[in-house]
Amino acid sequence: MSCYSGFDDGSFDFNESLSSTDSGFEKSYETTEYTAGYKMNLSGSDLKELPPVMTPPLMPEGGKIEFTPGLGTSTPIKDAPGAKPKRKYAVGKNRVTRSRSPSQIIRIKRHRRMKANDRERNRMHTLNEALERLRLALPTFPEDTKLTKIETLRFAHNYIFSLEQLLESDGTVNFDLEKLQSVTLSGERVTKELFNALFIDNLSPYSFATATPGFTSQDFYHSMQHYSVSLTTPYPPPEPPGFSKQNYDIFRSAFQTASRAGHPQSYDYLQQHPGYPMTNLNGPVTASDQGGIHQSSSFYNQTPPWRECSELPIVEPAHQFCERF
DNA sequence: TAGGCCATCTGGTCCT
DNA sequence: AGGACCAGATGGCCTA
Repeated sequence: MSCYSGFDDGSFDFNESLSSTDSGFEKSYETTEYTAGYKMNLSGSDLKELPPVMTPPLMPEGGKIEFTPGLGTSTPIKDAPGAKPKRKYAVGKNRVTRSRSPSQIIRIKRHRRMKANDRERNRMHTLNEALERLRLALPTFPEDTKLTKIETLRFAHNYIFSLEQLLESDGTVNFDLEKLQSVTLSGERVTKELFNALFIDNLSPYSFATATPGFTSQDFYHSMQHYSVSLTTPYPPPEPPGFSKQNYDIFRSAFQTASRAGHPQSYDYLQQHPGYPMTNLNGPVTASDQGGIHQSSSFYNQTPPWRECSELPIVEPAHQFCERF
């Protein structure tokens, strides 16, 4: 990793050498409050009342900078006590343009790059802090599970959507947060239809699969991996921590739908032999198997794509689907 | 050891 | 000119 501090010998005085508009006053995360206050309601002599701020190096040599809000800043204080008096620059006709040596130009560019890096770092810290607040506001199963960034955003969406549906419901909803998380981690975007299939249709064997026709055998495989359940586990499987038989049933029905689409003979066999290990039928899917199935399946991507169920083809209602079997 | 996740750096673009 | 935002590149850490 590149590190500017390794190049800067500190011999260059930017206050002297940079243009008057380049104050060298860098806004960092640690100084956000400072600068925010400056912008909002502080001016002139008010700034002098602000407490002194520590000034650690922009980037420790060969290592990451610790994100410790409130502990200090990489920003030199403008008009700090004991600072050199400002140089007065000539303006207009009296202004004499100085030519800068190549080494000065390099140093100026390096300084600007350092400032830009600092701002970018702080920007990302702010973004991550907001994401962390969102993460803390969401329930997880088990409780100490830490969702990734993308999972946090997806689960937040599904969670909010589900709460809206709960508010609109007449009290017949069998809401299950664990199940919602399971579905989210498999890459599903919860829609009204899926919400109904999951929590209102009382777990009709095919309701989930019908509401999520894009949920493939590969996705099932991935979802099962999420819960460390062997795909060769006899049906019904034992209940490992974090994975209920209820969820197994949900995913199995989805698998059956996928099998029906891509492997009709396997599907028929599975119908006749409900305890048969599914991987013996399907296994890892080859390219030739993928006709009509997601090309960007989560089987090939650790993080499944965020599927918009509304974009999937409309299928027959669950009860009609069930009647055919 | 490969792959996922993450933080950081970097240069480009747009806006003020 | 400088800051905000963005996306690509890179390297570290962790886990299966």
